[in-house]
Amino acid sequence: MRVRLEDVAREAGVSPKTVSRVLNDEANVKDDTRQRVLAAMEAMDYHPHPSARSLAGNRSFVVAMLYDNNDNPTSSYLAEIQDGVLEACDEYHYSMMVRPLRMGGSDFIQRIDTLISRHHPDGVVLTPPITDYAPLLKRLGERGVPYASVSPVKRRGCIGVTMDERQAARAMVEHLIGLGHRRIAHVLGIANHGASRWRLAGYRDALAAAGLPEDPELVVQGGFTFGSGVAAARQLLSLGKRKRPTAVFAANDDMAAGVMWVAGEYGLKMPRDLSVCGFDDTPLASQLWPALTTVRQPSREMGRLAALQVLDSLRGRGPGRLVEVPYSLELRDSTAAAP
Amino acid sequence: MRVRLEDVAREAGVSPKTVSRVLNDEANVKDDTRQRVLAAMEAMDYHPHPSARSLAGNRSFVVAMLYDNNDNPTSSYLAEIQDGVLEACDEYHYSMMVRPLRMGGSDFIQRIDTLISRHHPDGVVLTPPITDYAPLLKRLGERGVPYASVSPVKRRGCIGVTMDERQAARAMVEHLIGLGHRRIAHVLGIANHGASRWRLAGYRDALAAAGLPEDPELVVQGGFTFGSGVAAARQLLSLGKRKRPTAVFAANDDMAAGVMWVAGEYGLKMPRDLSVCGFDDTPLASQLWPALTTVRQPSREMGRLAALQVLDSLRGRGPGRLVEVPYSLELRDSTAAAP
DNA sequence: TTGAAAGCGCTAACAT
DNA sequence: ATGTTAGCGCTTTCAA
Repeated sequence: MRVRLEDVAREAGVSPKTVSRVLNDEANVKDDTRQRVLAAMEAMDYHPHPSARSLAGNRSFVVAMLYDNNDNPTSSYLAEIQDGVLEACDEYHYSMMVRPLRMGGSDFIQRIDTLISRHHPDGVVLTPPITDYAPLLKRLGERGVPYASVSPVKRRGCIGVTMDERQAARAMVEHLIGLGHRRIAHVLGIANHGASRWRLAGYRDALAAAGLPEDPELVVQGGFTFGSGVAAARQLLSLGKRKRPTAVFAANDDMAAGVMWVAGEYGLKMPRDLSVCGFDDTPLASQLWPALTTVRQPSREMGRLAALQVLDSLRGRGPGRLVEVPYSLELRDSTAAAP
Repeated sequence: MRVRLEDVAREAGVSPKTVSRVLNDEANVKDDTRQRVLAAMEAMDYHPHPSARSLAGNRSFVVAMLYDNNDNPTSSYLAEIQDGVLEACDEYHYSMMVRPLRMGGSDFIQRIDTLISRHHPDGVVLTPPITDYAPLLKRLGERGVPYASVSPVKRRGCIGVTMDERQAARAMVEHLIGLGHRRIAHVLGIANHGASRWRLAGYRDALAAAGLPEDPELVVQGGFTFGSGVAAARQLLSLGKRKRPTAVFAANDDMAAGVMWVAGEYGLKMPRDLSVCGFDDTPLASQLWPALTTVRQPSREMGRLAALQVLDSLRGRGPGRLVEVPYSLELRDSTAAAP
């Protein structure tokens, strides 16, 4: 038979309401009483019934993680964020719900409405690139659902987590410059993703700070996939020995792998003939040979922190903030002194 | 204000219980009445309160998807399965919960118990490689939670989805044999995963059927990662021109990519000098250059079908079955006639 | 085929 | 600091 709150109350010699208070970390419970109740819960292996709590308390104890499955980032990136969100939810005894959304789909708003009507999430976590999709934010606002974003582009009045990607990209490129590289190429990500813009901006910052000119031929379009890295690299390496870059900074690891692939085809040894670096530090980066120099983005932690922001705001622990996590440069074997 | 079942009942001119019957697809409702009720629901944009249903009906409307995050498969594989499970849950108006589990962890059982006590999933979907983890199956049985498996190893009395991986692997290798290859290598996956065993068995079947001897030097250990494919390929290609394979069948796409990588280092052009093929048809396969010949595994559909098996069994639509989905060979550009 | 009453396990509002 | 009462929105049981 199921142990109910009432049973715990009887065991601890208090009223049900007091047990409820303890359960919800409310004030106005003598510490002594609280301990007795907690002990009784423990002893009886009590687990509150989530539906009963939800029904009576008018909240769902659900956090929904929304992501784009149209042109989404690497699945390992989303998987890590998801893990982090889940971890935070577990800490707070919330459950997590995941929802793929097709940005720009005609049924977009309706799908959000269905999600809200059907599951009543207490809060939402938004992941790139839908962190700035206006119709979404608008609808969430209208329906009064608080949300936190992972790496939002517009940061004003926004809660969630960011990393200084621009600064990280700059540091990465400065590393290359420090190794003596002068012709440094950049492979762009998908056009209007925040990540693409920041990484390009950081690339430019570094060049400018070093007084190096930006050569438009060295900045080529990519699309965050391995295949797009391959295409970009062909473009770069076919420039001819003089104009060819000695280093390539790709906007993510998958594209960097594509670049390395093509370098091999051209008979270039890395890092001797060509330095390559990426961004994100996905599992692939450390598997490649030579191991890829990249920027580590703590995706899992970012997911966790974003979720904690909504959860804290739900529990009235302040309005929630926009926290910044540090990047780190993973200097591995794919970058070396310029030839 | 929220529209409740009672409101719908009033609107349709019936009792709440009748609306409840319609909601739950129960018998004993005149078709005419049913239509009236459905119309009222539609008109009022009624959404039943999941917690109220769950509390009163003593079921959670939750399906939990369990996966291993210790030595798990490629994240894109799990992500696809997850999408499929979610799709099935949506169809049945269930919600999906995801739970990473660390196979062999000391707190394994406790984590399952916590999941069950806290969320009361009505059903569970198991993904490789935890589909056959005995302590898990035992505990689920004890707690009376029905489950379905994706690609379980032991199939007796099991419900879920399978694909004939052995036959698929055999067909893949027969394709190579048909191209004139005689020295065909195989890169193994993680030792005791079902996938590794089936794919090896299929490889052997094909060799045996063609009367080709199995050369132990051509079967090398891998671990499903790109990096392990790289290591395996070095071992194979350093065998010397005579003993070296002319084709490599890797147990998954990531390892195949690693093999292709090393082939480039050895100055081998694919598919002219070396044919390479993989298994799974992950996004990477079609991005590689040359595009990878591989076995397509309909992971998303498999997730969906597995979830449907549990869901159907929950709704009393029979006991649930073990369904088999077809594989298909994706013949692309990485395989060609033997040199 | 339909309905009335009771109650699932918890919390809100209001006592004390 | 703690208790009492009345529901939350649905399904169950039983009756009609």
